[in-house]
Amino acid sequence: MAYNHTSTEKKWQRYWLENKTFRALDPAEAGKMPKKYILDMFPYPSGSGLHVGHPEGYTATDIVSRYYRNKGFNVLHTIGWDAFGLPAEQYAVKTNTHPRVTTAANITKFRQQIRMLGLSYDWDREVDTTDPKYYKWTQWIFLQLYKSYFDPFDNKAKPISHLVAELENDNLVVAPDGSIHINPVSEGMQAISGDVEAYRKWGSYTPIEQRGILDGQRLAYTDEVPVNWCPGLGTVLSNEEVIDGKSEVGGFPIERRPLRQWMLRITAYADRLLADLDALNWPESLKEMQRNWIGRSIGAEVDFEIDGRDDVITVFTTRPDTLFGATYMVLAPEHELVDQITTNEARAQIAAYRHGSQGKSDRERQQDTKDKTGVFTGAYAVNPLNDQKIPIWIADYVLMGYGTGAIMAVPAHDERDFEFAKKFDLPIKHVVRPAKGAADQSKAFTDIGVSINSDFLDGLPTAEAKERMTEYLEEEGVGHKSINYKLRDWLFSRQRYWGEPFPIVLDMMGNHFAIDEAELPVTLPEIEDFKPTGTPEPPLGKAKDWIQYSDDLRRETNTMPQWAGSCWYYLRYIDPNNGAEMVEESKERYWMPVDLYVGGVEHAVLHLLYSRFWHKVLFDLGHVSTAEPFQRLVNQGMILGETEFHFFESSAGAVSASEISNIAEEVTDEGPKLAGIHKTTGEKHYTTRVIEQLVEKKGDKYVLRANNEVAVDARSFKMSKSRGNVVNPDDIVEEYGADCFRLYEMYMGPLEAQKPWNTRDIIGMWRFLNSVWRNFIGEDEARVTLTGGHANDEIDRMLHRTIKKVSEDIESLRFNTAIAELIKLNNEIAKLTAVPQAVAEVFALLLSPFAPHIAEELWLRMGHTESIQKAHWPHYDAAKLIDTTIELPVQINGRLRDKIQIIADADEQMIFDLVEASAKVKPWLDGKEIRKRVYVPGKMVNYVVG
RNA sequence: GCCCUUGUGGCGGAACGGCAGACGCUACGGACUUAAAAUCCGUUGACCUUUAUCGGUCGUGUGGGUUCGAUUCCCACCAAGGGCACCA
Repeated sequence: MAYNHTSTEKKWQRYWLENKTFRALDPAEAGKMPKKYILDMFPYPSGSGLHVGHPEGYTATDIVSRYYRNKGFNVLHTIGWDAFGLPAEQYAVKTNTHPRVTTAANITKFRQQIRMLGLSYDWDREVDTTDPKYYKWTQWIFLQLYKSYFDPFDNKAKPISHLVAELENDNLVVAPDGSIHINPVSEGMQAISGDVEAYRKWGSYTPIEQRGILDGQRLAYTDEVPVNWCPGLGTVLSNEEVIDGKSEVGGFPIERRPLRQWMLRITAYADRLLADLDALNWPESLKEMQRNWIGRSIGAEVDFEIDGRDDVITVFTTRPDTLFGATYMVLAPEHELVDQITTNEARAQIAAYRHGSQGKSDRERQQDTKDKTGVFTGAYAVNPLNDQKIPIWIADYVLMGYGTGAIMAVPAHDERDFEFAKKFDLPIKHVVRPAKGAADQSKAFTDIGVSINSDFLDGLPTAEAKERMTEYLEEEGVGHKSINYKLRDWLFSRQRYWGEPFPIVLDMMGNHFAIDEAELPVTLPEIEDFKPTGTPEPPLGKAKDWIQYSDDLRRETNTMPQWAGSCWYYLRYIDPNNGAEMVEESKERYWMPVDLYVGGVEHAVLHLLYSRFWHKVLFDLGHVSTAEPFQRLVNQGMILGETEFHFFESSAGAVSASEISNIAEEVTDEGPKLAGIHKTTGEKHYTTRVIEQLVEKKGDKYVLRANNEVAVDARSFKMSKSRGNVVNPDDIVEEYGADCFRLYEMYMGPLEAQKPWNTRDIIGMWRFLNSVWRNFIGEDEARVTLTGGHANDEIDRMLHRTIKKVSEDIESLRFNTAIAELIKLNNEIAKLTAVPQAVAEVFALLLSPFAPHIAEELWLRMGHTESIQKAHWPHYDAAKLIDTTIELPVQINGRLRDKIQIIADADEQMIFDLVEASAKVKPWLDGKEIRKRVYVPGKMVNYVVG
């Protein structure tokens, strides 16, 4: 009987489920077994189900998990659902279905699809972020953040009760702005300038002031921040969800408006998030993305006095060495001093400009970066170095959220300042020259060089000049060294229904209080109507009874963003049913950190940064034992749609792709299309797709078969519904089986590489599996009896080489080459008239991580009664890897001229003698002088002649 | 603009200082078959030479360099993909 994938796969999937074959053992049960924690990125169960990209990473981790189980490891490998989120809620609004209903249906579909792939998850550990038993602990973690502050002296989070104690015993004092400092008296310090008395002891503040001071220190705090408010959707949106001032979904207008929001103080961890990246085994590119996102820059803050006023404007600069070149100053339009310094003459213009920028989103303000705008305030600042007066402007190009919201403009050495100065005819003063050659005066010189026109800095290279200037500023008391980050605190609240409620209540004054941990979870109220209210009041506001917590306390009605649940799910997998703790300590210590984490690169700076942040807070507070959650992380490459061929067309007919520049995808009425600009006419051209058969390769490009003059654009696109190139895994599994699908996905190329799907290629893996079946079972089960005894030497050597290669390849995630090796071995076995049982068993084991269903079936028919997953991974015998004779390539001047057969342990002289006796080599040596003989043991021989 | 990644046959890819193209697909030829499917065998980078073999030349995006030897290491450039983008 030929191999029937459908019945075999169903049978084993049922067996695994019923027997809990992949159950991970708790540490007490595991004894001395070493552990591996192998993690897949948390899927969002969307309505459209799995696409072929999901199983790529899942199959990779599944192979690794199965391999380590066979190697005797206790493996934790499971799955769960990141099930809160906007798509389900949008659908709920549209159809008036409860999001819980659609979410449950989606999870059922995902679970069924994932089981169909034969993935070796421990299904007893499945979690769902929308389950109150799960989000109880999401809320609990939020409370830990709420009840903690960041101690900058120890560089870690501590309970806020510790801060209170330090304030109460006057080790710490509070400045008028609410900032907290070491008591200068207890430190034995005198104030350098200013008054020590400005710092006040804790006891001198009123209880209301004390509350404000503490709330200002929490890791979870509220703040009034300008957000993208979308009245049409009734929610705030992130910058990513806003395109050209309109919502990405529905195209509703966006307003900037300040709203009270929950924020998480991730910026306190910027340094540690940055520093700890170094030790992680992650792709360098991903680490780089996180570094860029954190955006640490070192510079100085410099105080400029305002001419004729008692105020100071502090600017941040990364180039203190260019301070002598500052010819004007720019404040962000919303800077607090603008109103006070603006002169009467300038007032109307300033007001108009500020009004204009207020309505714009951050994105809009950053759109036209070339065309600078701004207005002069009429006021002047004084350069602290030389008392020179420079005009103060306001302009959109300075952002309130970065640095101090004010800059000193050095047009000679900053591109933005240069453009601005050119436009408004402001002076440009050169204070740095290139180390070599002359500067191009038509643009800003932004590189490092040597200081000029800068008094005491003259002649110093930029690095030294920066240091010298910073020292000088500190000596003079007009500035100091400063570090800034691009990273902003995490805006943590959403005006949505389908998210975790905050475990927070508010009094009439708007003061917030933590709900007692014993009262968790705070469950979502049932509400009938999911439509937006049209005001910033979240949908939870409609649950009137739920809101009223007590006579004078009402509940927080915002919900948490989708990222909350996925920040810590890997901890819950360890102890998923624990009702008393987030995770039990001994289990956490046993399993953490995650040994291998595989997922797409799209989570590089959101999920992966957020969860590192939460993990570090939990670490500081003693709830987890490692500083980092994910030791080794690998990004699977995206699987693209099948390669498409397009040529460009104008009214005049086909146009060669080589004539077109700026080729990019464009969304048209007929769906996404490629468009480009004709290099000479400038006319816009759209593409027409052609099938592969109408195209041929000519030189290094494709052309139309019918007209070789027309070059064709060949590329693969991201799979998308609108493009219609999505491949559904269900179809592939039905036709070829899960084993075949898994093999194909792994055989496409390296895991990390981006690669195009090609349905035509699947047949190769299909043939391979059928050949395996024929080799061990036979077309009519004729070969079901395997022979005893040993394999011949050649097969035996090959077998051991394959064990070595497959083992090493799995450990380094090179599945494509491991499969190639299995195919080679199978091709050799196919030539045998009788297959020894020993060979067959090893082959089945080597195949089992990749194609587990067929491997189980083979294993069973070879006479085993237990799952192949319980068997031991084969060892290879190093002695069997060594050939007695080897073939040695012989090169003359680096070119291959002959190959010689020789015993493996031949010495150099024997080899040279043999080479020089070779008839093929002789003509290349005749009449030439042998200058050098190179022998690389076991590899090759090279003669240098001349 | 800045940062990162990737360029190897008709296609996916392998080799990552030592025989370029493993393995799979496609295509072509052959065997089996009444026929088809399936299966099996062979050929499949380009060019030159040859009846064929044998043999030779070129060839890993382009141009340089290091080396006995470079797809691999270094420099510059080009192209594609991704990220960031007025971050002072």
